[in-house]
Amino acid sequence: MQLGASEMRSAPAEHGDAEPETRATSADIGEILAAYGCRFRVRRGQRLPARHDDVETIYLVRSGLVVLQSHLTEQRRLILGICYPGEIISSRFMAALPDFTVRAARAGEVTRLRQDVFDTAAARHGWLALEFMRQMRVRANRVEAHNVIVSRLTSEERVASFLLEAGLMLGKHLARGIDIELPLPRNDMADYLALNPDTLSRVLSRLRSEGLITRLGRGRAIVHDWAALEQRSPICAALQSAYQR
Amino acid sequence: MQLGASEMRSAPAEHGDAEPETRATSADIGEILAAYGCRFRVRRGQRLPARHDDVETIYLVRSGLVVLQSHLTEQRRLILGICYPGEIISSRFMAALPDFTVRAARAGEVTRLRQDVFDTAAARHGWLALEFMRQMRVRANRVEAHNVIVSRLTSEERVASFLLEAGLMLGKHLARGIDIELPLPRNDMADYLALNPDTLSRVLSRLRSEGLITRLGRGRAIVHDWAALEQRSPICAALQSAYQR
DNA sequence: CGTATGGTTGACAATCCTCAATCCGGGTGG
DNA sequence: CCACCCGGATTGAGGATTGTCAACCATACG
Repeated sequence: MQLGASEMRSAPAEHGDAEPETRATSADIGEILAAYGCRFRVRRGQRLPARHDDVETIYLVRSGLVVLQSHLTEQRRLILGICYPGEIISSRFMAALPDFTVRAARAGEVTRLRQDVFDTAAARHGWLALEFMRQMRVRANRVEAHNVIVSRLTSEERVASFLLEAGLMLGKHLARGIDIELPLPRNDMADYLALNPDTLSRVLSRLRSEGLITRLGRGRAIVHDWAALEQRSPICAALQSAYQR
Repeated sequence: MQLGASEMRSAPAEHGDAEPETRATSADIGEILAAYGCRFRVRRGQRLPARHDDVETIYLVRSGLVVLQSHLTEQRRLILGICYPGEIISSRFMAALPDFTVRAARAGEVTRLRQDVFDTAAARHGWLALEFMRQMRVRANRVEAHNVIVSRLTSEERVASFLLEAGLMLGKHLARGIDIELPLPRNDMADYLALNPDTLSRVLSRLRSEGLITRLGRGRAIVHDWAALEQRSPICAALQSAYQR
């Protein structure tokens, strides 16, 4: 599905509205932004251009899961971040990396709007600007934590950190432990952690043989000993503050 | 020099001032912020607490050079970023990493102010908020580029990228090439690039033996072939857009 | 001129990556 | 319901890159 520029609506006409400046939760930010952009479904694997028609662009993830990726060379791909529902992606805050794209890791819905249209809206609704700032701050924290993960942690520490991240965002408490629907398939997970897929597999096997986790099929894991997992990540505290629902 | 909380002034009294909302350059942002915080000199190596008295804090680098660092363990230190004169550091945009501190890499001057005081000022002066946002955007771009450097580039590509960064920010054109006053000593450079100091030394020696660079004493390098250096960094474009004077 | 700090270089070790063979899980069709 | 098949996942052996340690050297500073 290729969406043309015409679908990038501009801001609604400014009929003398004095909308109350109430503090909105991220629950309704979607409703507001939907009025300024266009909302559409994405298939798993679908790519969304970071800058649509060469215009600074914002995506809001409504549902599903979206990743930011870049191809350095034919061999080297990397995943820079994972965006969960309710989160905003702004091309302005992205570096000019080679072949940078936004890709849906799971089917879902997104809202796309032009950054300049958003800016206009944010100038009128102060809380929108604040919410945008808050989200960029959270993302900055995550990118920084991720920086530490991929630069200085051992393979096992990286995997532990990833499981903590995923558990904090997606985990469900069960009697047996914390059930995590893994956000990424193996290859993506490896590119996210700057590890070889084989190495990742080995580490997961080791954690499994130590009884820390159990894997259920391809895309699920159960963490039996959350505290032990926390022990294995030197930046556990940073993850807890940067990843919370 | 330990500065007490009393030196963190609050905002100036609000005498009915209607300061013109002119677009200010980063040259005068220092003058404005100085009115809200306190300005002081820092020695080389001096540490500034990221959160002063447990209050969200902003630093403005007036001169010198400042780095953001974290000690993961006794053995593993890492440098997350380098801040050049005119730049703002906000603890809000920093992850809760173990032993995170702001450290002066070169003697200079900084202005410190409370984030809440800044926020009040920014609410009154729109351009201040915009300038803050712009700086956080630039930093986000740099952190993302740095992410790629330390996660996926080879040691030689990392060093080339670092020389590009430093050259773009600090380089002086000479007849023989581009003269760079290296912002960091060897150990810091290594921790910034997530390399072992010995490995870094080896790479620099190789670049020197290939005639790409010459080293002048400890802290200076001359890049003879800038184009060749660009060729060695897969993210040259991202660096050029994220690092410009 | 001597000391201290920081930089260089070599030999060796550890980690992680590469490649290839094998295995498993979840669809599909009989 | 079961056999089959395909893509993804696992695991082993070997190799490349980087880290570790130690000795030596250079530079800066008193």
